[in-house]
Amino acid sequence: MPQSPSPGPQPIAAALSRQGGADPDTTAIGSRVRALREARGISLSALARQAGVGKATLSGLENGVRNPTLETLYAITAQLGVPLAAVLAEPAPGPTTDGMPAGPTVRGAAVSATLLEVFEDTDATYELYRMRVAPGPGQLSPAHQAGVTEHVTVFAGVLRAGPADAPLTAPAGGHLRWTSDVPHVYAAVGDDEVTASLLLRYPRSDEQGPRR
Amino acid sequence: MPQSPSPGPQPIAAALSRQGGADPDTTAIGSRVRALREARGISLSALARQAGVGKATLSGLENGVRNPTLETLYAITAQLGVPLAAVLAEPAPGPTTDGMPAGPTVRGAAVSATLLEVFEDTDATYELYRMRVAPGPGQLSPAHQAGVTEHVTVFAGVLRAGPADAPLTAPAGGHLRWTSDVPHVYAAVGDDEVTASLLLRYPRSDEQGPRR
DNA sequence: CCCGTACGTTCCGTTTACGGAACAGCAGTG
DNA sequence: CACTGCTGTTCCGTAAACGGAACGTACGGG
Repeated sequence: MPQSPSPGPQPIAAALSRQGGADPDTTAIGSRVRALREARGISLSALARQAGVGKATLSGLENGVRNPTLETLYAITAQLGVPLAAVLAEPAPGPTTDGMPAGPTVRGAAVSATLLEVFEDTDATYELYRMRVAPGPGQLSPAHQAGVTEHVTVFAGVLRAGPADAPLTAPAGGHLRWTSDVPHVYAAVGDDEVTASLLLRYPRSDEQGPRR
Repeated sequence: MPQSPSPGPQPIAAALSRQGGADPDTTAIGSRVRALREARGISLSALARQAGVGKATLSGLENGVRNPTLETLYAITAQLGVPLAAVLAEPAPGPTTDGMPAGPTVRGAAVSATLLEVFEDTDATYELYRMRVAPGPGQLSPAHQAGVTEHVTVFAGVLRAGPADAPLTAPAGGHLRWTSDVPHVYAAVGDDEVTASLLLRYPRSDEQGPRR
């Protein structure tokens, strides 16, 4: 997952899914832009010129003292060659962990989720599944090896899934992501079956530091 | 044009997400916001109030006559419960559909395929999208760089997709895979919209030369 | 009928993000 | 030692995004 190079004390995901409070964390965005720029060895002036924005604008943006316009931010990310979402702190789901009465996840009960493997990468870096979760008590999955990330994209129904002690909820269209090194659960919320896509991502054997 | 040291070989992501010199297409963003809002049955006034923005702001945003501030856009998407990227997601790649019946420009543009990026790996080894393909003539996507593999898992409808000269067909539940180094197409078979999951798998960057 | 309430759009004064220019700091060169 | 060229920041007038209020419209009840 995209860890921000910024000193951001807490996951932006959390900040983003919170709505009461407030800011889209412009300072973190600025830091990300600056990191991207410096990673390419481009000067602020040069980037500003290439992107067609003022140096003042870019400077202010990188320092988080401005609340950039979408147009401005796009011009810069486009010039950097990254999608807009890359600097927005690709967030977790909008839907949150709270709410949702903690349903009694009966384990060992009738298997209510069907997993269909559709592809396994030759590198074994990821596996793609198509998942169906029937209404009912839900299902518990044991911990995987460290470093494994699960991505679920919900297509129909409402899915409650994630770490057993803090599951997340996503409606159709939502996306959930967690590291699966702890026991985790899947359950359909409501009476409708859930269909979803499940991507398991394994760490590469040679994976450690960021490469340059 | 004074090129910077890097001609733009970086993030492979951008290839698909969008290029061109165009703008971030505020009208499309507005349409997406409006669609999300109407899907929830919330009125413009109500959403504006809940999100703490002016009705004028939201109205202007939905109609694409304003260039929203990040803060504003965040307040709205947060209230809608979707990540920022959900409304920024650029609809399908470049060369647009052939004669898609533009329709009488009702609000909510007529797009034939909607691609929603749900996650991008920091390694840029894969990108996960949620895809919707509307019935109609379909859509052509240009070739990507060599070594890119596309996986599509169909959840609803019947999808015809693959290399432009030899597309494949998959019903709901099916899975398609091809290397996307040639132009390829997406089209819904029949009258029903197709929903699917799209996984783009990129070769590891060390397979294709220096990153700068 | 007429009022109340809701809708979305438009008007308008205020706030603020914008780019150009001017600024200070640093490195290499004649 | 200026001089040039670059870095990133700050100043400032202008353009535009902002929220609140007023507008026109549509529906339902008294």
